Amino acid sequence: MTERSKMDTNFYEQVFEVARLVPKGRVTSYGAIAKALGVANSSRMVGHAMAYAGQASPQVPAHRIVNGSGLLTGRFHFSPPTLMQELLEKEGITVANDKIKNFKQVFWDPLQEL
DNA sequence: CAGGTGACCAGTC
DNA sequence: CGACTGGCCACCT
Repeated sequence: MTERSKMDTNFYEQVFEVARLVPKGRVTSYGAIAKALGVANSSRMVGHAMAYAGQASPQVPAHRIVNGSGLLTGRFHFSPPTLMQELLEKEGITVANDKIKNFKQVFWDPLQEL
């Protein structure tokens, strides 16, 4: 036994954990998280994991996760789809045209912290 | 079991 | 800068 149950959701948990580590007023990208987990070439899996963030517990600040260009690609997965931008602006992040302003300034790299 | 899809990324034209 | 291609791998039908 032992190493039988140690995958699947575990990967998502890892993503959620990193996402929760993102400080307020900061954002990170899927690729950065993927790279931090050692799966830089599987950035898509991070995105899928974020889709599950809504059912995760504690809740994951998925609004702090954007694509590598600072674009709010996953805004339509929120309710309402404008919630993502609202939350970001509420944390002090400026968003314009579904894109984060000063992205490099608010960008938080997990590799830098971990 | 196979095919299509996708909250992505990087490279090329 | 916009559009297209290839790669990556889990989830859904």
